[in-house]
Amino acid sequence: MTNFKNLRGMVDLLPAHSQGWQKVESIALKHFSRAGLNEIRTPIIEQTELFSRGIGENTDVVGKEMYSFDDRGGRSCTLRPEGTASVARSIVQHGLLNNGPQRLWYRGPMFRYERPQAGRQRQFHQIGVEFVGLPSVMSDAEVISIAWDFLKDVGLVDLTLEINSLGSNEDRNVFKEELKNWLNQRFDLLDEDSRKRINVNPLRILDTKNKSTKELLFEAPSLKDFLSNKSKIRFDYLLDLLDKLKIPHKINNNLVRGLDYYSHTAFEITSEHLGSQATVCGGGRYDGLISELGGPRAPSIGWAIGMERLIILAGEKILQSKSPDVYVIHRGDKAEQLALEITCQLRSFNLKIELDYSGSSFSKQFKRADKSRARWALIIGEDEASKGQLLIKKLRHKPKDVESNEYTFLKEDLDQLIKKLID
RNA sequence: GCGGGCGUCGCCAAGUGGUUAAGGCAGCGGCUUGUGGCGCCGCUAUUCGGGGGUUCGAAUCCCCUCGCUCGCCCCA
Repeated sequence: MTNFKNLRGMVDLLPAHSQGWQKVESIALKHFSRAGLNEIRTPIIEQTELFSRGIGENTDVVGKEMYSFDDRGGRSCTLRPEGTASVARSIVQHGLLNNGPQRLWYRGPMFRYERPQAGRQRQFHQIGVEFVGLPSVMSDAEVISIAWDFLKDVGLVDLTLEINSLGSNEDRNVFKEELKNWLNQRFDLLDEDSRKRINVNPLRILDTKNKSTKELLFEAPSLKDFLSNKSKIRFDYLLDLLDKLKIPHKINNNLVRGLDYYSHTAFEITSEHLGSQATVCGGGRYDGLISELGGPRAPSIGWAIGMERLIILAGEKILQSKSPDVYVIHRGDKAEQLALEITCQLRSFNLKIELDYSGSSFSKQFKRADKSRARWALIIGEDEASKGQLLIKKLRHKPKDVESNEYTFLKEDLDQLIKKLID
């Protein structure tokens, strides 16, 4: 086999699916624009250190999933594994916060070197929102509601919003020490993975899928008992606001998420219809990231939605492409010129026109017209061409109306023809 | 990185050692030189992911390899 193939985990978006993506993206744009967000586009390659510093040296994403390489100048570069770090970098670099808080959205490909499986690819696409420089609890609620409303509008059902508070950095550090102690006392009861994590990233152990460790953890100290009063009040208020917005939510005290920069609010929107990769949207608050990258103190919150997973959930319906309004059938040299001319004219009226190129018999062309699911056929043969006439025929009509579904117009009376096509 | 399943035409798919590798969909052509949605007829894989081996003979057995897929870890 000498033919070329796409790299593992890299997926072509084929014509049969592209209109579905466009549909979803246009719904997203509608939601973003009415929420007053502006788009930001950043490069898909950054210097490696941006991600290792921003996302966290000990995270799985940085530790084993990055597409990194040295460029010809010997600089270590990385294909972005997520969007937030790049957006934060750009905001700091261009001093955008001097113009006040930033409400932004982005979309594009992300890269993670993992074994592909259902709902997971090496190149995948995220569409995301970042509210930067807004400490208010209201912004948490607003940001979540944008995601929720968007997903609902796309037609998704059976979604669950899981939410947790990680507290402030101080809360969490106290808790981490306490948890480490507790875990170390039960070291030989832990599974291998969790043992490795104790010192590196003890919080992630809370999220373990290992059964016996999970049972053990029922007795473990809980992060929520270490939240300061301030953090608790903040979280409770957020839950209140979500109630007011009628967004159902489930508190999940073990929801930690894999990126280091989160504090206070962490959330995921999941679906039971996705197989084992259940998260369609993940996000949270990152109050320290901007300053960590050299910017001002700018508490922020955002989320990212996985487009591929979203499309899976939206299902077949959204992938169906729009059928043409008119399928143009023609035969003969003179007819061909008129057909092209009329096709272009009709398109200027925003009608979707498909022009037959086969030059085969009328019978064949009609068959193709039918297959295209067009509402109308426009027929130009030798007769029409010489008389300057246009014949249209309504397709997909009940047989009893056969005699009444053809109409002839002079090519000068295009506006009458269009009127007929539209009604 | 670690487990399980699978690889026959663009898609679905029969075939499990014996001369020509079913069938369906899609495509192309015809029945029908100007009228579709139905029907009928014809055409479309020297070849079974690739390489090696066993055998008189392999898509069918063995070995290696590549790929896909599902799951674990983790995430969108």
